[in-house]
Amino acid sequence: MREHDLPEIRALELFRTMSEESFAELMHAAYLQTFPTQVQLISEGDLADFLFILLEGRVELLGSTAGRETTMAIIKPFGTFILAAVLMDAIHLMSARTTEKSRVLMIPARNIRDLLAKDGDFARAIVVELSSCYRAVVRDQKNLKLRSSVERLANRIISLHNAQGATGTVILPYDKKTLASLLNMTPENLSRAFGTLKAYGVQVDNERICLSDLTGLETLAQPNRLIDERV
Amino acid sequence: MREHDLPEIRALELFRTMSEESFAELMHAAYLQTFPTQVQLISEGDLADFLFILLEGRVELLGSTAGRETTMAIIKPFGTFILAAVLMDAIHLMSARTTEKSRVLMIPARNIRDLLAKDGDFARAIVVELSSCYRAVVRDQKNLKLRSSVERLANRIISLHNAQGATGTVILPYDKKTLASLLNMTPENLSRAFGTLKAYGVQVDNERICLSDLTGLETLAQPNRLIDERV
DNA sequence: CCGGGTCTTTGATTCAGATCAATCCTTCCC
DNA sequence: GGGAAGGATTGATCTGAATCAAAGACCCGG
Repeated sequence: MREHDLPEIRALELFRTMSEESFAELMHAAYLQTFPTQVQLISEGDLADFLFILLEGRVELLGSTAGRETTMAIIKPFGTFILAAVLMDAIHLMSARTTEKSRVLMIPARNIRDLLAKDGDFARAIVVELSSCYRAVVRDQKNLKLRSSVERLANRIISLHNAQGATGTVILPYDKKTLASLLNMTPENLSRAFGTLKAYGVQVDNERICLSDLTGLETLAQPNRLIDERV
Repeated sequence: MREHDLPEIRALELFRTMSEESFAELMHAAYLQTFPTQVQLISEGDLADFLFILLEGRVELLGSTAGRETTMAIIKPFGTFILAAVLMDAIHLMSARTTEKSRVLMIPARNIRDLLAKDGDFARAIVVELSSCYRAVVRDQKNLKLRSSVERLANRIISLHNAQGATGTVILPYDKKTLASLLNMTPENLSRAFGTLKAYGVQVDNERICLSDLTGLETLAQPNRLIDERV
């Protein structure tokens, strides 16, 4: 553990409310690791040995079956991942892989569960974290079941636009292949969906997107706070 | 509260570990209600006022946007629903509607949150409940993103078959319209999917399904414990 | 600077699933 | 019993998206 990161970790929702001692204990047990890009951190089906907290970089969560694979989510700093599996002492439902050089804090599952058992405040913090993870997946599911792929793309652009300060320009935070998989479409189809959105003032230049008709885009997308509102 | 139901409620994962007093307090605040079929219990967008526990009957959770609607889940006794919204003091992401005459225990959200704040064991019980809800949605999402509609149907039949004792016969626990929406397909397409499965020994007679070639069906479905294993 | 790899785009074609339409069937209510 | 209403099935057609194929664009290592 580098001392340097401690304040940021301590400030996380999950750790903010716990006692100094408990926090020190967890950090003492934790490993700080730096991984190159494209490293498989977790394989679905394995037991959850560590809780992961991403300090720097980017991590992709993947699901697969029968030889197919899909991107389930992208984790940014300072997100935690696979908390539920750790708590349940269960098997990972998703794999995780770095998509950039990443710095990751790994806390042994054992320590998390021990602390959960004895620290009520920690349990409450976990409740909050889990609730928002749950609600995020529910939103995602609604997005998937209720919208066409062009609508999903349009709404994703609007969300990113808002998250980036609504300046009229959006920078895609991941490559198009990954975006396609997140939105459950093929890269080819994503390309065509961008083509469709040209008519709604969406100009694409590599990872830079310019929006010149936000109203039109929103009319098409019909953003819904029960789906798109970032938490 | 009818005394009669208390033991069953007390036995629920969520309440098993809490103190007698806390439990008594919750039950004292709770309302027991019987609703006819097709009653809207919750509307998405509303604030979460109550935690719901289904004692008898069946409840459908629905998501909607832009005039479209989809079935997100079916709750059976003794399931809880919309726990996450209650805990976060947030807005419902899903609506709920009875699909049969149902008996429902309603606990004021206020009481749940108060108890969460003071009872560490309750917090831990909630952690377990939330974790499994979360993992259930993740499984669902993988199912949706990684499989075709025929595969989803085939796997659903296999799951139900296992859950019902693997006797070679499955009884559909909901009507086909609902099943279609759960599996994210139209009723017409569900009908055709059943047609496709005839070649794999699936005989449909109203809600009764007979399986005569389980091996063949499984070869098609490729069931995966990380998606289909019921918790 | 070259060559190979990956990512992206574009075009042609196919396919899964939706939609539209008609019929049949059950249920249920007068 | 009869008829209305909703559910399920079946057929014809349409469409959104996947697949197949090929060509550019970009990056990276030698």
